[in-house]
Amino acid sequence: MIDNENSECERIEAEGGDYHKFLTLDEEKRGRIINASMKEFLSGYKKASTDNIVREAAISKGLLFHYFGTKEKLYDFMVRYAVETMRKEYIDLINVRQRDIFDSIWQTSLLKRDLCMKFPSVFDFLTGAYVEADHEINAGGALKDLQSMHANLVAEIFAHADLSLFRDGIDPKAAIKIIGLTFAGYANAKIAETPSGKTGETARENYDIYLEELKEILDTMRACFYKQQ
Amino acid sequence: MIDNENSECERIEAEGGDYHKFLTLDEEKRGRIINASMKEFLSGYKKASTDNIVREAAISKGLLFHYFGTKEKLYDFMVRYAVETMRKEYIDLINVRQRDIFDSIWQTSLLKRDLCMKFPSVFDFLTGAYVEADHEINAGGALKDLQSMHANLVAEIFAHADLSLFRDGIDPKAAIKIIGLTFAGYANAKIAETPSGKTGETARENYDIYLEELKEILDTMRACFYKQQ
Amino acid sequence: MIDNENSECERIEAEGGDYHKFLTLDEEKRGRIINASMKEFLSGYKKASTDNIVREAAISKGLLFHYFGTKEKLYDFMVRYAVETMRKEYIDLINVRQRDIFDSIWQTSLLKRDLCMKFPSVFDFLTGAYVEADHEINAGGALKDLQSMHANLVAEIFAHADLSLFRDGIDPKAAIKIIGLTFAGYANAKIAETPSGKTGETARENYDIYLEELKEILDTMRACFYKQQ
Amino acid sequence: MIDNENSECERIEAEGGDYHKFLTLDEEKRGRIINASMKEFLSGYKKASTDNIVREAAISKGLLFHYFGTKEKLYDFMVRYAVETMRKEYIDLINVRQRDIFDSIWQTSLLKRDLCMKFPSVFDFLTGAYVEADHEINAGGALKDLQSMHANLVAEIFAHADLSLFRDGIDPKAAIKIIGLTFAGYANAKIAETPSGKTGETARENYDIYLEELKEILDTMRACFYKQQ
DNA sequence: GATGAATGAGGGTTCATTCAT
DNA sequence: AATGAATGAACCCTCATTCAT
Repeated sequence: MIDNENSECERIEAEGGDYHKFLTLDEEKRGRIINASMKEFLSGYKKASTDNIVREAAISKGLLFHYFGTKEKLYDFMVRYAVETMRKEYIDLINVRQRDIFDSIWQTSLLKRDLCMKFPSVFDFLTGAYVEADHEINAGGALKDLQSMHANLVAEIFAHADLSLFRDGIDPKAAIKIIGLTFAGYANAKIAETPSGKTGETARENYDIYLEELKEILDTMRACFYKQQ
Repeated sequence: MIDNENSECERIEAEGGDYHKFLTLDEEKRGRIINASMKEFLSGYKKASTDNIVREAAISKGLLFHYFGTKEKLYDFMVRYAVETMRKEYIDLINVRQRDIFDSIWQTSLLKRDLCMKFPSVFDFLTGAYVEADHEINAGGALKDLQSMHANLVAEIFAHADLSLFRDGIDPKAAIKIIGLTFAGYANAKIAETPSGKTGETARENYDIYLEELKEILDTMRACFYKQQ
Repeated sequence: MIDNENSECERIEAEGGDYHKFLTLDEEKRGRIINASMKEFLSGYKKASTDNIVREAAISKGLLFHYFGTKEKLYDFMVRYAVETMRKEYIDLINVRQRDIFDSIWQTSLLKRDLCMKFPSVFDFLTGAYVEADHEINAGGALKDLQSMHANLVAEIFAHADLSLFRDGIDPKAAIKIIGLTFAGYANAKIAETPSGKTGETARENYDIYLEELKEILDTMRACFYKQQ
Repeated sequence: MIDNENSECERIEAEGGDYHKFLTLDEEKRGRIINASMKEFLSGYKKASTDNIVREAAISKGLLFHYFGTKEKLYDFMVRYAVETMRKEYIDLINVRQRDIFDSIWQTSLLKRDLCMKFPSVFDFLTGAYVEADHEINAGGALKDLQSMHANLVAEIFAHADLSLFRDGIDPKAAIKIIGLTFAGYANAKIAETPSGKTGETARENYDIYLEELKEILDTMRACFYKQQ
């Protein structure tokens, strides 16, 4: 992991934008700018004000544009950065080789909780980016990359699933589809009802309540779809 | 149903805003303003321009503000109007007294298709309103009302469901929860992948493909959750 | 001359820009905006500040852009306006049917003096527009129109000239070319040495000194090129 | 001519600016900065960007301001430098002791062609400096110096002219004035119609066409003003 | 000397909102 | 009721200039 940071730069730069100046900045200031930008963009691309960002990050207006050129490129960078964080801190950590897909779901949920605790704004920001109404803004392929990474992940988990666990008389492929939809629905419901921005202990508690609820659902589904032992 | 129109006014006015002037407008002009506003707000609250709205509706700038006071109240009205349309054209038409919840789901899907065909922008607009990043804008409780109407609807459907149809060894309440999540997830997935704005025959065909897919899922679930006949 | 004003609108609008809103403005405010703009653009397109223009014209920033859309279109309008003024107040007034081209030159010089006295900024502004370094700005063909109007004028004057006045042994066509160049050079020299912005009596005096000098040159040239009577 | 370079420094420094640091720079880098600046200032003082200059010259932003202090002083230096080049490469080379002023004009035209071929940007830059709309910028007296050098030159040429060549009945002083104006007008017309920036063979050809045209005019004028041989 | 990150006033432009008519 | 000219604060962005290294 020596070149951890460098490899991140490469990935973020890969597809076009030139964020070199910014990426070689000292970490503290870079962090301030990233946090300020993510926070401001939570309210939508159009409504976000670069004035607010520079005020929050305590830098001059000119500097922000020295690094990013335009508001749009700043947003583009933030999306790439968030996607890259998701990959390193979530996607890459998942063990896809488990026989019980409910175990897989449980594990990913724990990792997702850890991610949200560690980088709360990253997750909220990406959620916002997905629904960003200003479609011209989503140009950069980073979001699509994340979606396909996620799709691959799901496919791999399902590929490693032990289908013999499923109850006789149930088509495992159909069942898996349903299971996928169920947890997608669950995640959406949770995102919709969660007031973002909670941090610290409160967030942790919220999350653990959610995980308890999830555990029950998983158990129920095991009962529905799996053979009785 | 003589007072159809008046009752609508009452509901829309109920919670605060004073849209009396607008609601007593002649229907043709009112329709022009509503359509223009919905269309423009599809691109997001902030990005929507009152200039575009008045141009599309062929009214003067002053008149729009004469009716609604501020852009925010205009948006608020549009949300209420769309919610009210959903209620009248969708929620109220659902027959909750069916024994098989998969039949209920099927029926609601057909009604939803009809709604989308009849008022395409209403549905797209509401979808946008849900994810509107500008949380200060969602103040009006209309969206919450719609959510609770929807929750009540689901509760009623489930209350009328014949639990004896469920397979032994499955907790029907847990199963119902899962079923709800599954179709929520399915709906979300479809919304995400549907390019809005399609109208006419194409839209109809898209919808029918979707319904066919849904039918398969329903059948699979019946196999999973219900007793073999 | 009843439709004097309307025909002006048509000409200025003809080639593209939509300046209708501005042209139907009451004359007093329109004049303020035109004067302020011309004055500010004297220092060059790039250096001119719309802030200064609106301050000088005593209107709001928004109103200027309500009328003209962009700074570039404002400049374009001013060029058209100045060209149109030149046409109406100078080109159209010249009597091209004179036998002695030195009389023609004298007459045009008198008319030019009157123009400069009446619209001092118009002339200075156009001079600046000719040399405007920012070539992308000169897009509108108005300046070219003026040049070709001027060229036509010169051609007509020369066409009506009585060539039999020229001394034997001089090619009248070559002589006419030289005469044209001489007065072009003279005009340029005068423009270069004149501090613009002078108004009132001083300007008048400057002009009359210039005319006296011109008269001498004309007499000399008559002696050079014409037969002795 | 050993102190060629030093004397140049003195002249450029004479009237105020302190360009010592820059003038003692190694020639290669100095050349890069001069060329980059001239090129950029061709588009006008205001539009020229110091960013472009340092990029083209491959030096840092700080260094440019280390040498020149402000953009305005940089421009001032460039004017002085261009004027000095004109003097050394044009004014000083002219032989004023010729009897036929048309020969003098011909000779200066040849020299001017050589200058333009050798330092194309110097000539274009000075032309631009003359018409620079931003009058505050022309403060430095260098341009005036050039003008007076030119005036002296013309005076000397005319002083050496053999007035007995002129036709009887023509006042030679008046004729000379006219001749001066004619070629001033001709030069201006040519500058206006020449698209600058042409280099190499094309420029050479353009020039030679121009010289041919000039020769004809000279012959005509000889016929007009001189005695028949 | 040499660098380029950093500054911030100023630039052109937008747009919800007001108001005289 | 109906108009649309008028407003001005806020927006994104530029760029000559400074300064710590």
